[in-house]
Amino acid sequence: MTSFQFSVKSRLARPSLARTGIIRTPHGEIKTPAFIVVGTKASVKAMTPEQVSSVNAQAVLANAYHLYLQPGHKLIEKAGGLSKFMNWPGPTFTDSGGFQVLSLGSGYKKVIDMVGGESTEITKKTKTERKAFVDEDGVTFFSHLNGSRHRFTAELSMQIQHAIGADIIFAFDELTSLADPYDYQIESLKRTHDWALRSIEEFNRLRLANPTRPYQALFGVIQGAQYEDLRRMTSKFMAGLPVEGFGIGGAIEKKRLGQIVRWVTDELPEEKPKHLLGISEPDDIFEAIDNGIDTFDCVSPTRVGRNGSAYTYFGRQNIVASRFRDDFRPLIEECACYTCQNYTRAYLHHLLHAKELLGYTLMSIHNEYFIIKLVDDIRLSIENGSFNNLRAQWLKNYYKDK
RNA sequence: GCAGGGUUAGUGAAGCGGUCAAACACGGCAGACUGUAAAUCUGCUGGCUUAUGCCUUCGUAGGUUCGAAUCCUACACCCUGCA
Repeated sequence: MTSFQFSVKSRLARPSLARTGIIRTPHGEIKTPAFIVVGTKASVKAMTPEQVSSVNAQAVLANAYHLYLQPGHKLIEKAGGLSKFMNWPGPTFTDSGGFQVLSLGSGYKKVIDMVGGESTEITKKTKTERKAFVDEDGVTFFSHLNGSRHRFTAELSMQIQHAIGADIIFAFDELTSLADPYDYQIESLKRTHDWALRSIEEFNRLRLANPTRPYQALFGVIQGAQYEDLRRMTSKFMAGLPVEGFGIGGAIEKKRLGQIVRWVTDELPEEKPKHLLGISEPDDIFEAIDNGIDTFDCVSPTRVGRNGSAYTYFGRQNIVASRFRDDFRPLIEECACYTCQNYTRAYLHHLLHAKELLGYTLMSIHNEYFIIKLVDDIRLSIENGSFNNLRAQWLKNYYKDK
């Protein structure tokens, strides 16, 4: 009965493409712009679903590759789908495994700067031995868990994501790195197009074969790295496909994030939702929303939190640093999150040094709350016309006094 | 009391005549982290106006040697066995 629907509620005057809206899914609504929390393995790391909810998260994004390996998509299907399995009643997304084509492939054991700093790749000192190999038809993965060999194709990614049963799923794509040459980007893009067509076909087949399943929406994925012609070309191509929304992915130069997003949103149909994959730095969020992005997801709040950094209005603060040892203030005085309401920097510093599990939880709660609150504030600001003010006020402080 | 083993940088622990300011681990300090191989990774970790340099270190005090954390002697403390 409930299917997928996206409606735009309000928008800013051009040239801004910022807008608010609502995505309706079988598991509930998402007010956009929205930050989607990442729960790769059907768990937002260190957080219970109640905590995820308390942080005002509207939806969770999991990963087809990880869940296929463990515990297996069939098991999740048997459990009644992702939402039920993980006890998250709200909307869910799954990524196709496309990211792992890079992270386990050419990017394996490398520090890949996904948003293009000065150096795009720094090879780690450990020996590199990739675990993913791309060809025209698909990707061969060697499990990071036990080395076993697996073959991903667009069809299998769809079967996995269909079984997992998230509300929004992504076509299988290849993520390239900024360091890949132009010729390779073209070659890869052809592959991603082919895989998108095959994803649609397989997805339609599965949908017809299982008419009683809750409705799932398929999003096409836009790649093209830092090249305007490629991003526009692939966007035009994807715009013509029968998909219900778009994921914008790939290595994106931070300096030109807004511009790159704009090339894409220029070419895509306005009435469909656009998800920017893997972005959550405050300045990037402003840029992206201004250029027409409706949803984001990112591992950063939880990962960075577990590793000791807290988001603040003055950038990320490394709470494990010795200067916080006897700092008895909350992470942010005015922050309404559970962590800031109840715990001090000194306590968090201690928990992180002692590797106490509670530390990871409290840091994750704060960081998720912080980023979600930012996007919520932006949503309000679009509705009441104060977007530019909010942005200016925010960015004035963020990279200062770090 | 006798016999044997031990004492190395914040901790644990390698080293057993020169290539030793001394492996490694932990800890400490700093940094990184953007569709999670990530409770991870990187760098530094005796001192010095940071250097293919100098100085002070390997229980304490002497000694052997061109040269000692490494060999010898004495002492101190610790452990094990026998009395």
